[in-house]
Amino acid sequence: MIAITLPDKSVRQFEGPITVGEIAASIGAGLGKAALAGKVNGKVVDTSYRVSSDSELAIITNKDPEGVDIIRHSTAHLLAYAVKELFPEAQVTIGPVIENGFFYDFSYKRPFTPDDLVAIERKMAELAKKDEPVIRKVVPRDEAIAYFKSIGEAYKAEIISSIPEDEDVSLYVEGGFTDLCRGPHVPSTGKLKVFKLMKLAGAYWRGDSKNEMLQRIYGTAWARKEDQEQYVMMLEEAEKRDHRKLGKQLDLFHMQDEAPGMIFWHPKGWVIWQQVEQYMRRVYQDNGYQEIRCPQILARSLWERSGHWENYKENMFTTESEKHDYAIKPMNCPGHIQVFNSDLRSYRDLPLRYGEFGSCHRNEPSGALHGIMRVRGFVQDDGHIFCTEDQIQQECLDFTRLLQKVYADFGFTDIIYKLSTRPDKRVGSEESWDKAEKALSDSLNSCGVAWEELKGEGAFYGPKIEYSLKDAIGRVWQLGTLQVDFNMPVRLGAEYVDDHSARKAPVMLHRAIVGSLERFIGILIENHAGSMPVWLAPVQVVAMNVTENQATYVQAVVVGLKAAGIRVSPDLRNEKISYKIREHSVHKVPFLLVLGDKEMQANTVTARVRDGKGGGENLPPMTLDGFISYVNTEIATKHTS
RNA sequence: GCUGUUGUAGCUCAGUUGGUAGAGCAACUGAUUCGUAAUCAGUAGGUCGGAGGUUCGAUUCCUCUCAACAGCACCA
Repeated sequence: MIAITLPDKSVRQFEGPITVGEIAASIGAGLGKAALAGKVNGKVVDTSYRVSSDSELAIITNKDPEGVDIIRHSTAHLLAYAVKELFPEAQVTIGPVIENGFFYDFSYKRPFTPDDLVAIERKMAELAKKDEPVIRKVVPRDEAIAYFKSIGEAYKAEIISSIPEDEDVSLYVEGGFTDLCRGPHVPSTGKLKVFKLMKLAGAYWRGDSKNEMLQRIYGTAWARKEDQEQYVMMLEEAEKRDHRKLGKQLDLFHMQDEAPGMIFWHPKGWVIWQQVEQYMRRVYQDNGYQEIRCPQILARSLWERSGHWENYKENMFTTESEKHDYAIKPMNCPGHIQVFNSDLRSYRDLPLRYGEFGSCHRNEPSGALHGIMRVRGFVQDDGHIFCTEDQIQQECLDFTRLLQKVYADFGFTDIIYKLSTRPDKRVGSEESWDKAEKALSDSLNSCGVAWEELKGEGAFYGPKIEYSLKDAIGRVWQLGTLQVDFNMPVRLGAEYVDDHSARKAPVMLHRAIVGSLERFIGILIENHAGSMPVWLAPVQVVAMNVTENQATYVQAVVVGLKAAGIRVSPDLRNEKISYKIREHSVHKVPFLLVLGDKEMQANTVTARVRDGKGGGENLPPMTLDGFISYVNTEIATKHTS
């Protein structure tokens, strides 16, 4: 007898070994049909898996997250099956599950086309409809290698060779298609009902740019049609928010061929920039940082000493003058060390914090460029803290708290924390690493936040924390960073005098909150779909007349608002009020003042408040002073959009 | 950098057996003075990304090149 314990703790007895699928069917016919897989003692297995001893079992259906992953994985196989049917010469490689879907990489003599994609998707639907069973077979590795070689699947054979000796080699067969896979998979192709092929792309075999390029087909798959529709709608929503599109529509910036990866900021975009920069400047001032400014161009020899030349010379812009070689700075830290080194420092000076709006240039590979999010010329809110090992923890704690406040002021409260620890190749003593890693993790714990450790992902010169945030439609952006550096101060000869008159190298903390201003503004634009919070809006108020009669009144109101420091424009054009409202609404101006004879006679203003959709609501008529204080209240509560 | 796709007016886009280009919006001019998301009429606007080639003739076909887009690789 075998006792099976279900998630509700009820126990069922069975005579002899029995498959997960049979157990599901014995619980109920509906469950038997819905079963995609099982979780036996915590391990996800096929429904064909035979349970032969007392176990805990959960039946996985498409209501479980694991179930959706299995659907995606099996759909990837279905894709490969369809491709092999249509293009028998194509070789299959790998097809994993990714966020919201899956992909599969193929090797084929010619690129797939969008038309192929349509045909493949149709074939997939056809094969799914046949509801063929998906059967698992465990075979000896040599046999598996020989099999795949015999059918011309060189990549698969190579993959099997790299599976650890002690692991089973399992094959999955559906219809005429056999694929190497660890599984598990759905019991039959009929379970795959909701999927869609999304796009084609190139991808390197084994993710290495030295290898040949394969053709990747991306797809999405879901448990329910509604889920897929919602996902597609989310993609459309993201597209509407695209900062490149909004940047053009709202006249914020542009880019052109003569300066790839660099931005021409227009007046309106530059207002947003200035608001962010001035806000961050206050953050420096209020938190013990001294703002500095270092040269744009520094001798190549300095970059050789810092080690950047060796590692990054391909990505550095260089220049030359009177037979001297220079590089345009790709980062700010060597400059900050020069400022630190400009005087003899005492332990009493530490921690010493410098901040800079550091303009950097990196010759990023052309394929990496993306709107204003990934550019070649950018400005970081870069800061460096020179301190002792004992001061690391307090500095990290203060920094994380500061970063949280800044993000909250910009309307972001969902922050993700990751700690990257020592990699195999590294400098610095084990004791230093112990201390630094502990300081970072302790500082995160003191903040009471959940964090994830990325083992071995730290830089060679020290561990780091990476801060990411989630935007309004759930996308994650990595922005902030805090890195401990044992290396750079030594390389560039930074030192201080300790309390025994001995010279010591300080620890250097590299830190940025918003990262690059370009990228951050891009994220702000996408997060707010262009409707910037009032304090960031390029134009906060447009004052409009209904007819020519109120022109001077509008002018007077504009003068009053300007005197109060509000960014206001008049619109006195000879156009209908509805035309003006539409135009400024499209440009997402937070407040529109409609000034007609009524307002003029009562000496009031009527403000229409942006709602971002197409409605817009009027505030009750109020005096100009009343409106000014209303706007100022909106500005003071920064994070309202 | 790699694979694929794209590049036509300020913007969004049409434009096939190769015969030097069009629409809407924006702009400009005139009329209209009209109270909450587009008033009407007219005018102007383009080396069809750039360079070469084939051709009597190229936006269209070919080669090279630049840039953008989707991924991959990269991201100090």
